[in-house]
Amino acid sequence: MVRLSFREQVLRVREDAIVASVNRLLAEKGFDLMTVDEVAADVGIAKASLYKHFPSKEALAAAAMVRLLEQARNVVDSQQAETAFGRLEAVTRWALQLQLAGEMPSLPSQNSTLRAELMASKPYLDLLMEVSDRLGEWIVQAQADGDIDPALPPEAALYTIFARACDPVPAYLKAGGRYSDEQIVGWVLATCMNGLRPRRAPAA
Amino acid sequence: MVRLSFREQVLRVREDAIVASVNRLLAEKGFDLMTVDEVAADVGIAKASLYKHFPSKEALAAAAMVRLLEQARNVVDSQQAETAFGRLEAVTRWALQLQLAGEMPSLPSQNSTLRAELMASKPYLDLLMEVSDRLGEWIVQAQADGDIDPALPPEAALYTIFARACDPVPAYLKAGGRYSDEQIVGWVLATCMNGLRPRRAPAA
DNA sequence: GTCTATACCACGATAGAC
DNA sequence: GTCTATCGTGGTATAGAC
Repeated sequence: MVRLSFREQVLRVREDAIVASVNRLLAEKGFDLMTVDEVAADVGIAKASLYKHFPSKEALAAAAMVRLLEQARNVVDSQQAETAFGRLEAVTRWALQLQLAGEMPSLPSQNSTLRAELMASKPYLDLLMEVSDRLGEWIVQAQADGDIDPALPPEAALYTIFARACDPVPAYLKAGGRYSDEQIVGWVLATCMNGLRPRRAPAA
Repeated sequence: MVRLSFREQVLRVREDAIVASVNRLLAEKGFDLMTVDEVAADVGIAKASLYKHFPSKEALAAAAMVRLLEQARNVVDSQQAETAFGRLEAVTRWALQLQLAGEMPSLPSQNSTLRAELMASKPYLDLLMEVSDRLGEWIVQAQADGDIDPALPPEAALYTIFARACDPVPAYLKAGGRYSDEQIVGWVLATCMNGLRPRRAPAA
């Protein structure tokens, strides 16, 4: 029993290492340009061994997305800001920071075989639903609080926040090299919440 | 002389047809998933013939981007709104409508060979510069007018507007099927300009 | 489960006849 | 310049020994 558990733990650790590599490579090159050979080389095992753990390249990407959503759920669950708007802002900030750190895996939204695999993955869908539901509740609350435009359909606000995860603006600003990560996060967060327009003091 | 000109016109028309096909396929599948065989089939010529007109797949994509930037320059040049902010809004609206119409070519920002080819294309760079300069002037003017947050670096505002061209939010809202294109454009434009927050009346 | 070696195939690009 | 037919590369996935 102990040996079996130990073996399982070793397997688990190795698979974690694989998914971490996939996550990094997905952030760096994207799904299409990431090759399975690269992943195997990065982990330090043979490609055939990789296929013993994950049956396809798509499954690798799906595992990375599940890992990301688990992190997102943890971040969501640990929010303690008083207002719903404040919690939404904090989660968006986390996503932007993750992206600037080069740890946000990015998948092409056009690849249909990849989408099919994701939509067939129950863990992925469950987590996505869980995170979406939680954020959706906050959005409705923030609308009731007068912090989010009530004319906006909640799903539009939800997509707008999700989209910050693959926003190209932070990378472009970072490529310019003139600004710190904190400045970039601040500006992108501000344009997400306040738009391009100048911020006015809230009505009393 | 007349026959030569006629031949050239035929060539020109054919190349326009090729670029139009490329544009549509780039919008539909993206660069990586678009195959040269598809392009040839869509145009109705053999792949070898395609390569007589354009030396590589990257050159095809570059031609599509030049076509897009020419359209963008024309749209920019024809703006007549009184305020700079109004002109920026109109151009952004055009980009969103083009995207919803399935005519916005999308290139992966990670593919380095493609980026290299684009950065080596003088027509592309010249047009990009021209459009960027014009929008940049408007942004600075809008900041002076108090319509855009003066704390925002102009390039951050420029990227934010450019990024609407590849914003995934319109496509997601459209996929839901519950909203008209006009509604979607309105909401995305509103979140771009005003953010998620409710719009307040401008100070007098 | 790990490895080496390889099957298999999609795709970009070309050869060569007309 | 157009075609048919083909090459070469690089990629996913697998066979089979250990």
